[in-house]
Amino acid sequence: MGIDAIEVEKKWQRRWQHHKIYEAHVRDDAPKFYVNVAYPYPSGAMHVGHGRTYTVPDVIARFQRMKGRNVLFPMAFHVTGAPVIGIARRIAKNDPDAIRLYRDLYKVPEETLKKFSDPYEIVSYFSNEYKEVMDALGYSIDWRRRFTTVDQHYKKFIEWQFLKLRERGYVVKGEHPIRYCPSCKNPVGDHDLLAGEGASINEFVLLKFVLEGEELILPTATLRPETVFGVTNLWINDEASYVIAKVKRGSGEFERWLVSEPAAEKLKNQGYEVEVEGRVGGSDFVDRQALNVVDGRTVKILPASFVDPDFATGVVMSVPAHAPFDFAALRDLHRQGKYLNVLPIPIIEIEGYGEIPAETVVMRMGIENQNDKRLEDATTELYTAEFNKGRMKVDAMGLAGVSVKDARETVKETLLADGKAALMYEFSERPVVCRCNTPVVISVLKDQWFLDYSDEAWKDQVRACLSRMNVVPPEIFAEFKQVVEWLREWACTRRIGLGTNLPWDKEWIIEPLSDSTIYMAYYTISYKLRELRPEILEPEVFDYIFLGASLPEEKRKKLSNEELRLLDEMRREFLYWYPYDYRLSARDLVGNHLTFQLFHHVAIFPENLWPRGMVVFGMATLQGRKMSSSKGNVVLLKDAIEKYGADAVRMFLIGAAEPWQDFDWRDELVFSTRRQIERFLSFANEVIDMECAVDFRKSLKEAKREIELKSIDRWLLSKLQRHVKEVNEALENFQCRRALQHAYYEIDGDLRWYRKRTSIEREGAKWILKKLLHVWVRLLAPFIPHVCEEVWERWGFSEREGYVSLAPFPEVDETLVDKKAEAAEELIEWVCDDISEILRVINVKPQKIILYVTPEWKRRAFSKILNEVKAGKGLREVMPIVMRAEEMRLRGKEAADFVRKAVELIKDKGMEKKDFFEIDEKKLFLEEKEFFEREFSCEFKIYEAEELEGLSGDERKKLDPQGKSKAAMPTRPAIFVVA
RNA sequence: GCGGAGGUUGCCGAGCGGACAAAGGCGCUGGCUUGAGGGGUCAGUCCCGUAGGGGUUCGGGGGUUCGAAUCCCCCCCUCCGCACCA
Repeated sequence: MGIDAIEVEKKWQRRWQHHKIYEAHVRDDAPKFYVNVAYPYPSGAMHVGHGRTYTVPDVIARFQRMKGRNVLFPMAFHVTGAPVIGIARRIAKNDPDAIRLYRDLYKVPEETLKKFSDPYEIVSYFSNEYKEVMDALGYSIDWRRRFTTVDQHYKKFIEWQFLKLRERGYVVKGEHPIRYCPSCKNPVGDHDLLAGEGASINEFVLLKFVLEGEELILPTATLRPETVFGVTNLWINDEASYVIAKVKRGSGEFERWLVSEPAAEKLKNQGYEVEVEGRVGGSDFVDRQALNVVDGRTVKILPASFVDPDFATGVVMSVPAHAPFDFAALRDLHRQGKYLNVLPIPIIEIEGYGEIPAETVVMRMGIENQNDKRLEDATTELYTAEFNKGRMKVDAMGLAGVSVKDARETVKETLLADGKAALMYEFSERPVVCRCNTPVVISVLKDQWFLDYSDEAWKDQVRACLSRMNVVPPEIFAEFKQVVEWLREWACTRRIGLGTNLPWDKEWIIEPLSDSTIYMAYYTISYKLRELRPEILEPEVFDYIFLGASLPEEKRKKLSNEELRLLDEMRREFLYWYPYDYRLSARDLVGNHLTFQLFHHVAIFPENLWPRGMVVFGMATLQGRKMSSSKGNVVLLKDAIEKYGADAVRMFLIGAAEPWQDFDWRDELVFSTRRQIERFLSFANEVIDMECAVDFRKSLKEAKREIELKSIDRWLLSKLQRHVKEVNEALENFQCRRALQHAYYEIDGDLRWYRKRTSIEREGAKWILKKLLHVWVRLLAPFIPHVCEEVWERWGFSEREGYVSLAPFPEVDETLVDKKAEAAEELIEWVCDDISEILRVINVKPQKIILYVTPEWKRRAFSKILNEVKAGKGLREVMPIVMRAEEMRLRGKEAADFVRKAVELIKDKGMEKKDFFEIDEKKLFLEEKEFFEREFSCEFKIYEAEELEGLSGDERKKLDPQGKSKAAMPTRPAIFVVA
């Protein structure tokens, strides 16, 4: 094929398209099969990692189609979201990285690139490229259903979806802290960061201590509000500057707060109204008293250098019994002889940490003072330990004996409700810097809309749905369950990005993961929906199509008969295809998309339309390194196709690993895959050109009357049936690699053995090979459809029977299964192996090889032994049973040795686990004498051990000079090599 | 930290309680094939062995079992999620 490969592939793609064979129509004469895969975000070129994601469903779709199912395999493009806007902006600014990526790697023509300052141009260009590449790979997609997520019709559908969710009470309003770049005026995701990618946002509780004698609140920030009962003093950095500010939150009253300067700024970002009154020094407050509003005690404000004014509020409450930092700082003061009357107040009990846990940890670690770096570790250790195992020792709020975990929640909620506390957010680590080099802040979005995935009733439905689904691979099931438990409120609206506006609050755009949850339903109607004007697509229209609600009379009046007819058709089509059978997506989407879509399905559709199955993909690496477009470490699919041809790319992608496993793209392996395809093609051509008088479609029985068929012939067909069975089973379970292993490599291996064993010039062999090829080409069609169509055509089937892509997939033909032929073949193989090993060890060129077939008495004993072993008996039990026989006892030790060896042999070859066939070994070896002689290039003699027994010593010596015949076993002749 | 997956012979990667020195591929070695612009084919590729045998292996350590790469426990290491992002 070589150079012509691409042309051949193009030819078939054109023909498939011309005959529209992949367009899926509602049909009542065949069971439907609906497989779909997460649609791509076309912001760049397709690489081979994407290739696998879409090749797997294509192989499955092709297989199911050949199995006679009516298959729907659609595709669309996800263009909602913000990334493409950033890309457009960077290209507009001539950002060198962006230009390099798009011009040099993705090879976007200069003219087109100029238009890329418009994000729509980018997605439109790459959606077209995606389609071209998918076509070039021969995907059997019904392209009529293609859409993008910013089409007017689709937006109407999304509006409907959100109105439904809101009706069900799943869309709620709230506040949400996000990372925000003040310079870009945008929320920033992980990939937008220069530093601080691992930083998470921690929620601090601000406890409102009140400065004695003044209406001034000291908001101490803590992650551990439950320790407020153990406060002995407050800390303030006496060298830092603070501000006094009027602070207000929402509809509350203004309060006067003392916070560090940076903190005032942060509070502003986080939705507080802040009016700074004036600056003060931290030292101004040292030694003053503050009221703990929780327990009414008054504590002193002390100076501490570890207090970072740039972290949280810059005011800290001190719990020396449970906070290593506080303990160390207090100890520093004590060492100076100061504040000796301030002593730790333990309020949490925890085994193994003594009366004052912070002291225990600080002493054990040998921490020197409050600036000791190891205090971080000490804190982590103690916080974790107390959180997991600690119990409260205070009586207030009914906390006595309550776990720290629960107490924290209680205290926080109670104090927030009483107005004695407030919330503030801080990064878990710093610095966090935007790609534009500006420090990132935390911003609290008000009036943010959330999907309330924490709703228990909703979760219950998802759990129910999940428990009935086929999840591939099954191991991933646990992960899904976990995700359902984890999921909380999901902020489902954005300020920027492409997408659909929230129908009842147009300021917001629906977030891209949220608008991609039930579009699998949309595929079923997309091509018909397009015939309607978008403006008539009000919610009741979708209620009608998807939920079967009746159409309100006034709406009905506004529609033409044609439009009403279309609505009916869509309703019918939706019900025909839904629920979908399988959805495929990448593993990293388990934590969001794949689970979200379950939530949305159960929220909107009735139970009988809930998803039935999911398949989760592994990732792709390139020569062992993670594939990444931005790092240039990718192989573009279009390049790969050009280089190796679509079939080779497909076959490699499928054979490299099972779908859910990670796979590695390696050029040399793809190349060798191409050679394998060529080998298949030349074999096919060879077989097609063979002249055989007997029609290969005749049954074995019929054929036997006309041509001679050997055991090896029946063996080949029998093995083929096993592979057919494997392929069918594997593909039903998405084990594409296993399927290909049998569909190609195992059959190929059998053919090698077959060619070695027999001449294919024989009439019987030709018949057998034609019969095999007729199955083989169909078995391979889902994997390498182009080559298979080519073979099918060359053989003349295309004209008579149409495309191989639509031919019936091979099923097991039980009449061709011949276990005895398989057993005989196995025996021959063992003999060859044994001879080879002997030859290798003694390293001589053989003149003659003699095989001694086991004597009758061994054969009789062997089948008895085999039965006993099959019944689970061990040597100890078998021995007496077998030795009971007269002929055995007469032979004494020789017989006993034989029993022992036989048991070993049986276990060694696993004979007790399969059907065993007694084979007339002498007859078999005589038949195959020529083969042995050819194989080992020397003369072969075959004797039955019994023949020797009657002979005189001399004659016997002649035939068996070394007495090897004694070693003969059933299934294992003794061998003597004459050098 | 939490949760998930995994560590197999030079490499990739099967196997997941007996047929395992362990499929297949790649790489390497050798034979055959006049075969040339990443060639075809056969064989070998843990160690020892002049007779089909034996020895040591499947991240480390311990255990269960007649028997473990496969089951259990502990440890070490790697990868992937943890959200506002496709």
